[in-house]
Amino acid sequence: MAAGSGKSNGEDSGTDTSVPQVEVRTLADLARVAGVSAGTVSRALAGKSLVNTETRERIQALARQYGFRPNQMASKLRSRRTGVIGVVIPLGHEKRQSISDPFFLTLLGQLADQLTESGYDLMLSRAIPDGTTDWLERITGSGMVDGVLVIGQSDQSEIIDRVAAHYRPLVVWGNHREGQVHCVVGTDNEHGGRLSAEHLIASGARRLAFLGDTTGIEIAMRRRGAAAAAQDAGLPLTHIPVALANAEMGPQIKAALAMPDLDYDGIVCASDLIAMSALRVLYETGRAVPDDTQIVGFDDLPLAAQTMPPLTTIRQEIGDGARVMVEKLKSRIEGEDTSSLAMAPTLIVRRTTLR
Amino acid sequence: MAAGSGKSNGEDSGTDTSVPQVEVRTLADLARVAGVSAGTVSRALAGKSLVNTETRERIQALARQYGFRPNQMASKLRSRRTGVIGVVIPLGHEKRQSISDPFFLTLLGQLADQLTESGYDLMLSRAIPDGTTDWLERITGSGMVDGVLVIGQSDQSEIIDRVAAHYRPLVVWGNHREGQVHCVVGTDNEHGGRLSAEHLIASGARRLAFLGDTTGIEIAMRRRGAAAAAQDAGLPLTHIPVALANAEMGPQIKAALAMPDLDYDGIVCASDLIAMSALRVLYETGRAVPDDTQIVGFDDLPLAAQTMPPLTTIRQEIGDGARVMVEKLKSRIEGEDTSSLAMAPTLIVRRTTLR
DNA sequence: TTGAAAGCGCTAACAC
DNA sequence: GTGTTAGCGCTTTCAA
Repeated sequence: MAAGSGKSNGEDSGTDTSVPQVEVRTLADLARVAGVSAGTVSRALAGKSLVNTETRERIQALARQYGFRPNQMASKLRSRRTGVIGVVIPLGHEKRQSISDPFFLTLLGQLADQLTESGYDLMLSRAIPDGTTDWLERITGSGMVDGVLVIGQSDQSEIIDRVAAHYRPLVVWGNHREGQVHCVVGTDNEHGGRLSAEHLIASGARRLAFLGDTTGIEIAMRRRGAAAAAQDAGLPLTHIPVALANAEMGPQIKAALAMPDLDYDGIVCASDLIAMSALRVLYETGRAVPDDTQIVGFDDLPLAAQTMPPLTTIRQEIGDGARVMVEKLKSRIEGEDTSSLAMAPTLIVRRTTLR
Repeated sequence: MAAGSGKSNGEDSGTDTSVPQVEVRTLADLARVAGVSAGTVSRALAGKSLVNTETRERIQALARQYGFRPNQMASKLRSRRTGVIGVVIPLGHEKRQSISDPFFLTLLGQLADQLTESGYDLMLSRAIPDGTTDWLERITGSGMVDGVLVIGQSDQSEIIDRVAAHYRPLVVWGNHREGQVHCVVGTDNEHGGRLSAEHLIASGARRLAFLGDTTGIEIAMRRRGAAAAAQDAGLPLTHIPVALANAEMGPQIKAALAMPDLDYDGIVCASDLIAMSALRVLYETGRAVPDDTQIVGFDDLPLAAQTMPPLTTIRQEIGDGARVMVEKLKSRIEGEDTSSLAMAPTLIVRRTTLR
């Protein structure tokens, strides 16, 4: 409430309820009004115990009355703790693109929840990697954040490693790799890709394709898993590198699949989004799913259950992921060390596969 | 790059390329190394013209070499300008819920792009309104941000108004209403609702329903527009208040629509998400869309074109919206006044309606 | 063109 | 318990 608003403050010790016109913008101002020192006000507002309960309450009431809020910049500067976590989404290989991948957006939402719950604010940065560590160090080195969360390694794994070597409070969503310095939380993408292809094969598919650009390591691993499964079965797997989440995706998928004599009967998709697009293209060209062509997605977005037919997909536990990332980050802020975590993906069988 | 890394810096004036082990964390540190004063370093790094070009370049090179970055908190405190915009999503009536509405998430992504482009950082807050202005004033009054963007008024219009009365740099996404103090950018929801119902009626629907909770004013206006159109045509419009974007949505829609003798032949949906869910329920119960029941969504998310059949919907120009919000906010930060804007929605006819 | 000095508003020792 | 003091690291007059 603004100074002068109707907040009558019943506890006030008998004085006029209207608030005088003094501007209270600083601790010192409030201290003057309260007849104490700035230090006491600071302690009272911070709820520190070393302050007389009565004065504390009086000061807090006064603060409310005048709509006073301590300046965070000053507070943070002095206490060398910002209470802010930086969240970065590297736009990596998909330049000029906006943050549009629904998986990342959902992860972002979950991270916002978790961070809020832990009392942190979230500073969001869109970063366009440029071959140097700069896009990340602009954030880690800014003095603005207590820690940094990176959403998606894309193809920046080495660069992130370089920063992680001297900046500890950093946790990344992505794919763990042997010898990687930075702490990664993510899905076991290779296993996910394998599950996907294995299920298609078990359902009778024999001519497999993988749909999705593999510049980012996460997707590359999904493909690798799928390829391994195909090889184990002595089957081919064609790679069709379509864009992951931008305007080109649709047309590219169309170009790849919209032929009446389509040769694939099993498609491993890099994401649910791609799968949905593929589903649509196949439908338009008169291919029946799953009878002519079977499809498996990746992510298990809420929408995956809503497609027609509902999508068989590989589930990533995104809520758990966010929780773990924030936990690990908090540990790292405390100076502890944390290990990476690859969470097991699960196959969710719906109706775009025969079984 | 960390101090001591391989950055050899060819321009260095003939000294050893290895960087000495002095810690350079502050302007003063760098000033000492450069043999100048802190003030000069500050000016040089800010690219101010009043500094000798040569010294400026020397200092900038040094800064790069030592991986020095000015502490933002200090800078912001001193310059009384944070370069940060707060973005708040009030979780309003859908308590205990996480940020999951894809429309808001997409808007958020667009805002991130626009703000980045304008040189601002974005501080994201999830807010749980509590009947007071507190959830908003915690942000506006924190001294952490130069301005605030609110995504979705929900049912908080009056409370936002109260804050806007004394906090100028505030722009809200939502529905404009007569006499509203705060600056709102959004779609003309009432008109959108009207378009939706009119199209259903023109396509032959006679027993209309509106699907969606109307606690938030945006949705309430959509319904009002639809109701007006129905009334003009002398037709009934039943309101079925289902959740907007959480786990309950699916079951609620199912409960509302999954009856073989369903009486509605035209459904105005509060969002594309609801429409997609409805589509699916109708399909499962054997109702043909659009032949038995016609559906119109709202938002025109990218996914709306991917459903089967593709969704007839009311398009909100979300990219334009974000652009306008940021523009207006910048104006308000400059002290100018800005008026609200209700953008005209457009009907996108696809295949969930008969024409 | 540069240096010196005075804060931005707050917190945390250290006294009393 | 509370006041006093000394900065956190930076920017910006004001002089030189």
